[in-house]
Amino acid sequence: MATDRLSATFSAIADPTRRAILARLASGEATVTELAKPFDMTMPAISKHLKVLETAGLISRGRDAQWRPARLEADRLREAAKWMERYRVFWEQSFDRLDQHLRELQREEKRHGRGK
Amino acid sequence: MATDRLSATFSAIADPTRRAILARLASGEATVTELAKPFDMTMPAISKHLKVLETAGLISRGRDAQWRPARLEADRLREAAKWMERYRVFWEQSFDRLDQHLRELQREEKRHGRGK
DNA sequence: GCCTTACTACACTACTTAGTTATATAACCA
DNA sequence: TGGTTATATAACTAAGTAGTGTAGTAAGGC
Repeated sequence: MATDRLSATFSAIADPTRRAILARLASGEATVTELAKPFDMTMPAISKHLKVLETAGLISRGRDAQWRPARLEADRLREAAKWMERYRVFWEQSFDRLDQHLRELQREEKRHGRGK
Repeated sequence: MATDRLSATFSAIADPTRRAILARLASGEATVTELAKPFDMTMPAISKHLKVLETAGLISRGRDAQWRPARLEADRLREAAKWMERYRVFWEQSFDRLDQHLRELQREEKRHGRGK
């Protein structure tokens, strides 16, 4: 595992199971059993995924009798989003180009009329 | 490698070398040799990283004589950023809480005066 | 045609990862 | 105490990843 925080964050959310777990936690705390339910996977597998998320700082764990509820921790996601922000200008640029391209097509359409 | 696009994107940017490559490409096209320069790594290693980025759709490659310039493609980053947006409310929430906490501390300070 | 430059593919190694089953711990419940 | 529920750990396997060195391809310069 890479040692820097950004790498840990991105590699944690690079797994669809873990992203689904985070999505579930977005609507509140959940126990391991609850989190495991939607998946065709054994409990230890889920336990491991939670460990990865916890190590990456994306969740924290509580203790309530024999339950160990997991809670979303958004701070590392904020850092990751901040990294991505630097590239926003590039994808908005592409949108502008696409937009412009579509406008041009429309203009052409108009110029040529429906005579095709 | 996971098969879905989001996983491919996140796992591609989960590596510091690859993130550095993207950062370099943000200031324009570059050849493999140029991209390799800052790293203590052989050319094949860089070539592989570029392959990963290309497969993930984060860059595209051109051809200029014996050079294969790489160019940033931001669309998958946009998708990834869109996924993260769902969690924005959580990290802003934490900020609000911190903010509120600090306000409360200030109020306390005022109430007690500088008699500490 | 031959050398050089730029890059890629191949074969290999060391390490990591995602899952499994089986076992252990921990807390409640009677 | 002994049983049940919830979760974690250990040991293992299969597959993926990041790097290496070596060799191959592709294009321009002479």
